[in-house]
Amino acid sequence: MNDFANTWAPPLQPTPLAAQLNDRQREAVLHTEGPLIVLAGAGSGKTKMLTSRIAYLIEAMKVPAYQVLAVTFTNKAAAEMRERVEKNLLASGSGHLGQPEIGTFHSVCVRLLRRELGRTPFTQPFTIYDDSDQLSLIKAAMSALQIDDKSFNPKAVQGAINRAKCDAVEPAEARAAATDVFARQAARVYEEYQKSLFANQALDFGEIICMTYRLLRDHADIREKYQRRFRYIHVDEYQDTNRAQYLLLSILAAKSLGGHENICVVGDEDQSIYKWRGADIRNILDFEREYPGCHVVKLEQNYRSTKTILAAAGSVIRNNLARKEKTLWTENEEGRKIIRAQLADERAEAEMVVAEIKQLLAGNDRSYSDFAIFYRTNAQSRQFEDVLRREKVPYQVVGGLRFYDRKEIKDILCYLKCIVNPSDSISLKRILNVPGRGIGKTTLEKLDQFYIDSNRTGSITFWDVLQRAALDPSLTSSGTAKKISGFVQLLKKFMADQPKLLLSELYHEILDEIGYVRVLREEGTEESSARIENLEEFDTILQEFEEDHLENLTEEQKGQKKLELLSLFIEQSTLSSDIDQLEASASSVKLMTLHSSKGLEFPVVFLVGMEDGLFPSVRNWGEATDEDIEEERRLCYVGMTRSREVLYLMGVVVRRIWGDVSYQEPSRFFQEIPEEYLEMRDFSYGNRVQEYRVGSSRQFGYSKPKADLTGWVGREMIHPEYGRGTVIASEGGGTDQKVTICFSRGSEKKFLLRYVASFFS
DNA sequence: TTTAGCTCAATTTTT
DNA sequence: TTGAGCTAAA
Repeated sequence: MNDFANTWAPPLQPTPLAAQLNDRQREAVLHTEGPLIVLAGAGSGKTKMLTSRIAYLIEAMKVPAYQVLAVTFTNKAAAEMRERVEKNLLASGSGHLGQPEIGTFHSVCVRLLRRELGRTPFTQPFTIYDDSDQLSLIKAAMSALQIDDKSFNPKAVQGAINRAKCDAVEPAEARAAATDVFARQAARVYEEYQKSLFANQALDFGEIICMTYRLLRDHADIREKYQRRFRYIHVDEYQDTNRAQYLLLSILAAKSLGGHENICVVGDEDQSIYKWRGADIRNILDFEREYPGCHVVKLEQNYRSTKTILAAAGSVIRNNLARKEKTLWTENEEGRKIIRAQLADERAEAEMVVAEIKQLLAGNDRSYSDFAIFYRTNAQSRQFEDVLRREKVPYQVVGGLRFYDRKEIKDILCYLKCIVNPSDSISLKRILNVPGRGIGKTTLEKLDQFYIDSNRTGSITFWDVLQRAALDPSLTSSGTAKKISGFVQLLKKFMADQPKLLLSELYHEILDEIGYVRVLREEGTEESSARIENLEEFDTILQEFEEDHLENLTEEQKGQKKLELLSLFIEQSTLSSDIDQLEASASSVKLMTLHSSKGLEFPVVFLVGMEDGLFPSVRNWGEATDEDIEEERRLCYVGMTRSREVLYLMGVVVRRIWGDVSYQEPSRFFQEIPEEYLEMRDFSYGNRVQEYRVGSSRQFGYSKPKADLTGWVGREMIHPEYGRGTVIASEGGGTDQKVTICFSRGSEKKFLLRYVASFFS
């Protein structure tokens, strides 16, 4: 069955490690020289393959560990890989040189940039701006350019800039390529934004990659250094790489640029779900063209799901045209059918999910952590949270507001950021009047105007402006100058004390001096006490961080490390996400978006809200392209293949969207699943929920919701007063949608759909 | 300068 | 429906 095995002999004896792999995985592990692409289907053991490969390189091939690079997209994936590689190496007991570099694209690049700081535009440790910091700076740039933010939406400009960065397009190129007014203005802002970004000694997420790329591209010595350093490159989730990341990898690996071409990329185009964020699916589809003669390995054996789940997911994804044909198979058992349910409304949907969870908990030896609920949008989580809370089922929501994005945490983080990097105008402006010290909008505007005006002549920071305003009452007023002076003195005190203090000590000094907790206590609301709790948790995080990093150092070393440590902490807080904190072991039901679910697996999965318009979700139905639908379909595939044993696909008839009642059509993806894999179920939990029995998955035709109202025509209902009837016409839309029903008793009546929706069978 | 009330917009979000 | 951000009044 393995036609490749006949022609190929491993260069070295397989290690015991390699012996635990299947033929294909082993093939990928042993192919260490030259370009390699591994098409790894869902659940095919690609992490196992990757970690074995890294261990094999270090152990059997005697490659110095530090020459191995592995990049992932999440900290969680990186941490898992690091852990498993370490375990492999530990098991073998061999001493090895240094550590393999395993991290996210961003963390690897940030480390490189910090190492080469002298070759960057930065003169001090840089700050990383998240999306909201970035938006603030874009607004500032627009105001400096006197571009009206009503005619040009700053968020749209931000989108344009970030798209350019994903494609490694620089401001000059963007300007040259601009064909319309918006693109031209966006390019202007982009240029101005870049200037102020560097003046702030700051980077945004996209720039981390782009700057690293430019650094390697423009400096032969640095390029050669890292080509030598990273001799074996591994890229996880390759289908999610964007153009800039692709170029970065090429520069390290491509022969034409002096590289070694020892690059192993692992991906699955069927799981590419970040096209909307710049991921370029061509990177994986074209890899073979970019690296002629590259070796291709397909991992098609799935170790995760039942035959039924795999077959159903496969029949969905087969409808995509932009993919390499591959067929997943498994030795796992047939398993039970996929349970499909159509509920009355989102409340009923949540009730049913929780009831099923309780039932399965009672019947089998399952625990809360076996269950996951996936939805398309975060807004859908509320109903589930309500019912789970009421039923006392422990749960954990992934996503939503990050811990570090909470107002109180961000405020304090901004103080820390300003201490490390006072050039950071965004953070300075944020904390200038937090907590309130009487420096309001008018003052800020004056300072800002002065900042913009004086910056035309030289490189003056906002911090310089503040210091000047503290001494010069003519800039504002004598009262205001005093207040600004107080703030400047305060920050200077923190800067002076920083080297003497532990992180947590510095944190307490800040809190005490600015009286943050006191202000919150005075509020005395539930919300403010939650904020105080978060601040306490932040304290714990700081202490733990410090313990982890200062463990083996002498007192003297500790002193030197403090500034470095503070920047490292700030960096980590910006580069970490919610999912990193997800504990698989925690005994709770997990709730998350389909996007967050990638890379995870659960014995029981509820995929909810499967309704056309919501999932697949398309912003403008008229403009829904096949590509958009294909990405949604991949999302569906990702969601289904997370499930090991039991999969529920659910949707509702009536959903309140933005306060409006909307009548939903079942997701078109249902039609793509053969009926033999599906089991229709009657659900009636509690008396408020009507039964929504669905006769057949094919009963609902494919239709365009809202715009096309024919979806209801032909449906049957039983009206409590008029009896059995069929829809013969429908008109209107949204809340006002009406249906004309012809009753078997002979009458014909018109109803508002929302009043009779529950009578349909 | 602060704040109460209004308008407007609104997917997904590894970093 | 919810929230963020802005204008008008205290």
